[in-house]
Amino acid sequence: MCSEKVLPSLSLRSLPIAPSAPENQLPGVRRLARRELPIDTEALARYLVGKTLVHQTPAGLIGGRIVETEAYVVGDAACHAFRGQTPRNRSLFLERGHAYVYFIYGCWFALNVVGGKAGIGTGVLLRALEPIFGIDAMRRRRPAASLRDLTRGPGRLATALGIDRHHNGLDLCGQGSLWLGASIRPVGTVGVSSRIGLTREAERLLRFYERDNLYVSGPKSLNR
DNA sequence: AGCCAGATTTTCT
DNA sequence: GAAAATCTGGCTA
Repeated sequence: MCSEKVLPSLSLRSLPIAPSAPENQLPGVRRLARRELPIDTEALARYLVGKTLVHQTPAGLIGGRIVETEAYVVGDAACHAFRGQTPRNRSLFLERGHAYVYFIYGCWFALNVVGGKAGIGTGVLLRALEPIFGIDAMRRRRPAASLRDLTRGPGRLATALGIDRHHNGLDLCGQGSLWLGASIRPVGTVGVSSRIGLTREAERLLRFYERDNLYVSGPKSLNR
């Protein structure tokens, strides 16, 4: 079922950050600067595990710890940029730290952090969060989901945070309403596996996750 | 707990 | 016209 159709009134948009934004009430969450992001996309995917994703919405601050990512790299047939630039994937060719949001399976949005230098076309899919901020607001967007399933999977993550095509191309390292934050707690062991849901280049080990974290998606066999 | 079918629409061939 | 970086509910391989 498409949550867009079920809950059209809950499709909230971003708002600009006010000077007294609630992020000031979260001293542990510092915005990441672009220079902190590894230029290599595989390194970026590993680096982002344990970092924070935050979205300031009219319903409040929503976000959590990134616990699962996948890298889509240069020369990778599974990467949306593999066959060159098109209207759909053009934001993948921005400088690293921007958002690439795409619509998939007729139902869902998925959020990527663009990797590499401008013009290259690589990214990191954010596959799962550990919910930390705004859990009530997430539940309102996904009323049928258990806490564990609120943000476990790329489509669920985007829905729970209110991310859609309006966020495509935004700078996640700027002063906007959607941003990457530093770790709020040390990251555990980072596991590596093949990526999920692919037909092409399915064997490459480009998925990264925090081991033993309850909020990681995928079959048990991939999460050892 | 695990597997399967159906939903739904954009995008490119 | 087919495939797609998925999710949900229902059924039991």
